[in-house]
Amino acid sequence: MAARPANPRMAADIIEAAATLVEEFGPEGITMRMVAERIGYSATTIYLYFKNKEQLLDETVNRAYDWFAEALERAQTGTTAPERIRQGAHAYVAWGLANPGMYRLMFEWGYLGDISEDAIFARRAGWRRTRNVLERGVEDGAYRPDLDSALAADTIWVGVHGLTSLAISGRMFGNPGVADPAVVNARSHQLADALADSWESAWRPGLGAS
Amino acid sequence: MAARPANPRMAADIIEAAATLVEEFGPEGITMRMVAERIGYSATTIYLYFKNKEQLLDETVNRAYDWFAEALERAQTGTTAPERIRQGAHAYVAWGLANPGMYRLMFEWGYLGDISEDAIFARRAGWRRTRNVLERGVEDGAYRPDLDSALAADTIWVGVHGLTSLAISGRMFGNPGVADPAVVNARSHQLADALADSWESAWRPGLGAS
DNA sequence: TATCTAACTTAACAACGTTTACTGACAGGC
DNA sequence: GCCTGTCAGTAAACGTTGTTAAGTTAGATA
Repeated sequence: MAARPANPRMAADIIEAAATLVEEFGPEGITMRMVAERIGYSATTIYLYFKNKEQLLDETVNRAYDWFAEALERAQTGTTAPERIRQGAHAYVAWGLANPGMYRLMFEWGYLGDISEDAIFARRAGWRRTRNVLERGVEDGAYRPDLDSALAADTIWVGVHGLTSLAISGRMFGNPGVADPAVVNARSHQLADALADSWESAWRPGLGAS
Repeated sequence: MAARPANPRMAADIIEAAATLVEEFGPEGITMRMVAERIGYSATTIYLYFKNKEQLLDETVNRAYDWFAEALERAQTGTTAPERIRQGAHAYVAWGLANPGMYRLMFEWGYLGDISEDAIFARRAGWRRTRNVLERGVEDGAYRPDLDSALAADTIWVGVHGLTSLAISGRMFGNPGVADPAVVNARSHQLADALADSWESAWRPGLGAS
């Protein structure tokens, strides 16, 4: 019935369909047949472009990491380190709340497959940026000179991930399920500020170590 | 082949089997047939005691919440509020790292089903205890008098959950997969202390609001 | 002894990820 | 202008999943 490169961007289209469906039905709701139907092919066709479902989702996640990193970069327009840290934290949570299905696939979905070293490196781009911002903050005197930038970057990541993860899961606001998005958003914003406050207090210069 | 209450504790046994298998194979690895085989019955028997897989896992999670709450309670032996907060944070992370499969099922597995109000209340026992400790800390002068205990309890939860979640996922230590448990443990401990430090700095009295 | 019922199983369903075997349509060589 | 190979895609099937429907069997009751 078919022949010759009907669509040279086939792999990209499959990934795009997968990304859309992950967002619509969550990581647990996506099936190969659904992805196939969305691009107008049969399920077996996907296997011509991807080894299996795991690899398809891995590559979908890789692309999502790029979007995510771009969103974080765009948000950090401030001139001081504490300003940029705050902007990054807010942008992180905002992206997660806007893309909960993809966020869960990226950060909570089982253990990692055999992804490449390059992919690992790419996925840590945000962390490296955070660390750089922190080091510039130390140089500028905004943070304590003895601040461990790797530990601090991990602390920030832990905080924003915890907030995003709990907000998405709907477990944080007293009631199960996803509460009113406006409430979730307001509370998440408040919490992100509380986290930023506590970091700044702990890392302010002149207070002595730890 | 069988007849009359062969086992009056059937439901409890099924839950126990499910809990063991969740820990061994993770939330995504457990199947009804596996649970059935473990208790020596056929898969359909489970449906005599539970409506479906979701309800079985819900009740399994309910029991796990009790264990979890007990572990947190046992750990908080200190006399001052900051001490108890620190102990609670460490116990939280330690429990998650010791029971990663169950932890993921409890806090990251899809959205919540239609669990009862009682179950919701029970699942928030740890949060309430944290809030009480914080309020006692305010009364004792260990924390700022204007500390918002609900916000602070959420902040703590967000921190320890983020740490536990990322540590379990194996995404935090540069390499994918679950790294050397000793490394994960040491880094998690260090991070838990960093979190506690930042909270205490931000909530110390006499520094002015936020 | 006959009947009822609780407790459990076997067989089957649709849907899942995945594999195998197939079907066309085009390209190049003769 | 035809043969042949290969590429792109599909249909059918496999084993496994959660779940349901239809038995089956052992003990209690009449």
